[in-house]
Amino acid sequence: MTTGKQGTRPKASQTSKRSTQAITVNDIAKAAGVSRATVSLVLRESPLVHVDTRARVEAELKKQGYIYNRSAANLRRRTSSSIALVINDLTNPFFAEFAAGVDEAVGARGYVTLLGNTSESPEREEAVLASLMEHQPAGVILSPAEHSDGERLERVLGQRSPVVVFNRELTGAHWDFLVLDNRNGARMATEHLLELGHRRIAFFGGHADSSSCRERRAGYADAMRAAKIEPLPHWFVETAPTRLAAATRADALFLDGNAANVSAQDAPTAAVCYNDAVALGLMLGLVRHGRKPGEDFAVTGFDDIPEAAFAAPPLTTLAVDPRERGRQAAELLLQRIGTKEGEERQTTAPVRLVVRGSSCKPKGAAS
Amino acid sequence: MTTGKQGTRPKASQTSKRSTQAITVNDIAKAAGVSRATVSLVLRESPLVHVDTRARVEAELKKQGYIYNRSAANLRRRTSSSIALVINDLTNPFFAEFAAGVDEAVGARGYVTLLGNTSESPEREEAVLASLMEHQPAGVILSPAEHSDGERLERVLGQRSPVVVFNRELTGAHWDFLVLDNRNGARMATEHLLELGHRRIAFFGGHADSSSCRERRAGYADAMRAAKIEPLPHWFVETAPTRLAAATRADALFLDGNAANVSAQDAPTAAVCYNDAVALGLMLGLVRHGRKPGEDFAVTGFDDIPEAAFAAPPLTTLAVDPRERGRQAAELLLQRIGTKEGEERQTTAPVRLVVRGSSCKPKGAAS
DNA sequence: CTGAAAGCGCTTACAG
DNA sequence: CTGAAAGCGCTTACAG
Repeated sequence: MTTGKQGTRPKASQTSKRSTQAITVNDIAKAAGVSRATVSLVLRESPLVHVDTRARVEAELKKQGYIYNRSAANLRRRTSSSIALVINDLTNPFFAEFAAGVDEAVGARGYVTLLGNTSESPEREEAVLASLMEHQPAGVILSPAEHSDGERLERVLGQRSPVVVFNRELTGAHWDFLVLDNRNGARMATEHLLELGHRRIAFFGGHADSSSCRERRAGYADAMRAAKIEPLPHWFVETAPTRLAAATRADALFLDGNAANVSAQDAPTAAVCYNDAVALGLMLGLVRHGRKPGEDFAVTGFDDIPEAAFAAPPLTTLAVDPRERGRQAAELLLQRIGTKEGEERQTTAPVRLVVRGSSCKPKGAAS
Repeated sequence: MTTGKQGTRPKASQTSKRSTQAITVNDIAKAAGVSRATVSLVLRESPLVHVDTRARVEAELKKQGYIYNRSAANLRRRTSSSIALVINDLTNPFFAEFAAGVDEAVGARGYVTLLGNTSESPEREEAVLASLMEHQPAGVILSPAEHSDGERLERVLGQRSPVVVFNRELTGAHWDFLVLDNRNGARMATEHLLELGHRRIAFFGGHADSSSCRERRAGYADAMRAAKIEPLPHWFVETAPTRLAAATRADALFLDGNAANVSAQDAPTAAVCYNDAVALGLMLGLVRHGRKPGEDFAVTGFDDIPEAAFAAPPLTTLAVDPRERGRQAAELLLQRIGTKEGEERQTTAPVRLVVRGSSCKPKGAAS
């Protein structure tokens, strides 16, 4: 075996030389006294090779610590054994759970996950996708950053790979879409508060221009309309979808357009919140304003993040099971990889109302 | 260009055919009227090619939507542009932040992250690593599952790849190791409580056989020894490192070996907790037992998870900046990939005490 | 400055 | 059942 001299200058490159010369099928073939073809057949568990030969080869594989070069095999076979997973915010437990679910499901089917985190930046998103595509993934699971441009992304991906988009609508692109049942979820939360006796229910938090916030507001509106209640303008409060933003905006629920306190009969007694982070923030804000969430003001969230159950009071919310969503996204993608072509599909994942202490009856309601 | 017929049966395999025929350097070369070599030089931004030729080739690349096949290039050049990241629990925000930091840093250097999540299972860990190694990563960052077997893992990895181990010691393996300064952190927390006037300080939570718990206990012991205080046996309480486990074990602090209540002068007035999850759980448990954390019992945590600042009372803890640790692990690995060989190194990352409301003075102490 | 040729590690008809 | 040969998409000395 000739070892090529290293004639290249160590120019600054983004890639690295592999450690030492790796063991190849050639080495195994020579040592076992067979051809490379035979070794390959053994590796791929073909029944064509004689049991003794197989044993000899396998012994040699073990002995030399052979590591299969799946990239080379993929190149030759024109296949891929990876999927690209691009996440807008891996730091958010919701998406981390989702990622774990994806990795679990694709791993079980023999694929490896190529990870990219975009930190909600559309620019990084494009760069990350372009970089991942060069590694020839069999498909892509994309949880888009806010304000992503679907058309540009479609150009980056070259519509060669199957793609499943998760969670946020991506206008301009024509890909499969897995989304939570935001509308029904918010409707259920609102109905729950109505059944407890609330009439003045606010919708608190989120950016109204995001697709998920729009859907949740629509579900809230569905329930209010069915109850023949016309929401007042100041019952809608927009915030960044974070705890901190929500905490500082709590007072907006009790102020009218002129920043004057609203009368007691106009002040909401409950709020359907955009998500759990916002709901937890609102509860903090309420406490600062002398109101007790779960006693004199009812709150619901969305997501059922781990903290929801441990909050004081525990948060009534909608469980979405992000890990299962990850598995589901993986299944949808693998299915699409298997069949190719066909219309793009939208899949709506169910959510489940979890009632806890934060959704109290209105003060003075009959029990 | 001849298109090979697809003569293969669609046998159930773990890999998938790529969508359609991809555009290759060959296609570009033909269309631009140059050789493949020239296209390759353009792609690699060689100064050797004439500016006009370059322009022609680049126009063609854009036009056909060429996607570089980095796997093929890596095969030919015997390089790698991926690193494997194996995480014991991606669902834990601490590790999710770490993963985001790794991805950010390796991405900035032109590498892609191959992700594997082991869910704390040593079996999955071996399987995941074996699978990732077949994709020829330039190196591995491993946050080991509990009870991992370093020697077995070393065999799986074939000591070809550089490895950086994070967070948990891996006995039997000879790899670089990045670890938090657990001992100093716990010492600082303990000293802080001592300065507030506490004398009877417990160490609460964690499995004493884990390396991080051992180190934290040692730091606690350092501070107590320096203060000439001999901890009582029931001041050590072991729990699983979760909130729930901690909440249910809170009473153990106030019971002696015979499960009888300890006398008031033996009961601890403060606890250094193994981590934040445990500290938050303990606070819940204390409330149930009629004690008010942050008023008549002081608590400290470890990690500074996002909830710590929002707890009631806010949790005094040690900030470890997991995202920065991720970047650091990536830098260590890339450095090792660059230099090869040499002794294994241990790097200890600093931690920072963050004082919040949960660490109160002991009841009745002079202010 | 450009092209022809060899080769990275694998797989796969095709002969024997 | 096994081996020789071609080729996946790239890169890289080596000639010209």
